[in-house]
Amino acid sequence: MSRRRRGAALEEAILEAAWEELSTRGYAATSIESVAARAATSKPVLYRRWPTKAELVLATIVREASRRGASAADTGSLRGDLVATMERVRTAVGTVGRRTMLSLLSELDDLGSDELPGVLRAKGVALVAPLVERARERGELGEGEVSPDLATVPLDLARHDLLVRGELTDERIAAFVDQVTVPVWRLASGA
Amino acid sequence: MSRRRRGAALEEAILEAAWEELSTRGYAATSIESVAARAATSKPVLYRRWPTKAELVLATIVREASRRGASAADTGSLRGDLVATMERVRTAVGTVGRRTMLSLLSELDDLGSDELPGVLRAKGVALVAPLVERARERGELGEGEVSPDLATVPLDLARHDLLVRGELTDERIAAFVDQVTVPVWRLASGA
DNA sequence: CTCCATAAGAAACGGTACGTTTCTTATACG
DNA sequence: CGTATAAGAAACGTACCGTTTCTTATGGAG
Repeated sequence: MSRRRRGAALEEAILEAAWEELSTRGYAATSIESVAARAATSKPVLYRRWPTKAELVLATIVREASRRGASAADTGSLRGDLVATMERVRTAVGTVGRRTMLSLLSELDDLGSDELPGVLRAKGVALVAPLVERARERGELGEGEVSPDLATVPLDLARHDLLVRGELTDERIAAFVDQVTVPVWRLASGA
Repeated sequence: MSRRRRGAALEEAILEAAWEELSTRGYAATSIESVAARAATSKPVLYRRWPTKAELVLATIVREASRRGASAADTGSLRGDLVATMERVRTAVGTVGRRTMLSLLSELDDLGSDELPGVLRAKGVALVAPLVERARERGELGEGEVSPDLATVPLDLARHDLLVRGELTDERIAAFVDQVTVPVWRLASGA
């Protein structure tokens, strides 16, 4: 009678259930027990895979992120690309939820894992690198290197607003693009 | 026999106990019950004052912050002032604890309070304003205004590193000061 | 097709902290 | 001295934790 799932299929179902819980009821209300219930399985099945709620949720959002597209479109100008990228970060954090991001950062830190910072950095560099390249080809930047520290400045500022302030306004995006990132990158690249 | 404290004296004792708990055992291990025990009082006494752990902890660190000095010393140069200020932020976050900051941000957000972002912004502006003023007097900046959005950029970058990355290295501070903040402020102020 | 190692799933455990209620009793103030 | 006010003690049910035990479905090996 009772179809009993195993392995990858079961794991998929659990992560799907976890995403449902997360996006409809939020991080705080998401518990190992509620996910197990929604996935129609039992707690030990989850504990055999993820030791804590934080790691389950991390796996869930990494999966969710990887099933969405990664790169930002070419808008034709460095300014446009930067604005679009920051808006994209805003949407991404909005989808995952500020509360979820903050909780994950703190709980994973407790567990001694710096996986999330690593993922964010990698995603950030991947997001911004093609954009710098395109700008260089257009002649909007010089030929010099833009160091990683400087390349991720716009994303760092976006994340700061979204996590600490709780919002990233269009005005702040404009200021960060026009008055910070573009001049800083031009200067650094020798334009 | 049993000296029974009331009002302000009792409240002081509770906040002191909460700070002890926080700084010695961390945010996660700090509970309403553990604070009550350390303060040698009972739970209802705490609940009558603060509805949640997050609000108790917020009150605790606001009190702690206000008993410490606020402004940064004049180092004689804009660069020096900026480096000193970012190091100060690093120390402050280190004292309170990354985990505590992150948890507070997320839990207070859940409660619909944006008091903490407000406090951080106010503290930030107060920290950075005299520094801009001194630089202008030295002639390191132009006469134009540096908007609040731009003024807090170095603090925002510092906070991002401390909260998201988990550390703020001297190298990052140097990059943020020399390659971001100083050029951006000079440009904005018309220097 | 059968057997069997593997893992799913159900149930129950003790534990911790939550937030609340009830009641007694100390204390400050009039 | 009397009384309103708030402290403090104890106990409550609830939620979820993380774990253990045991049964049973399943898929792969032979």
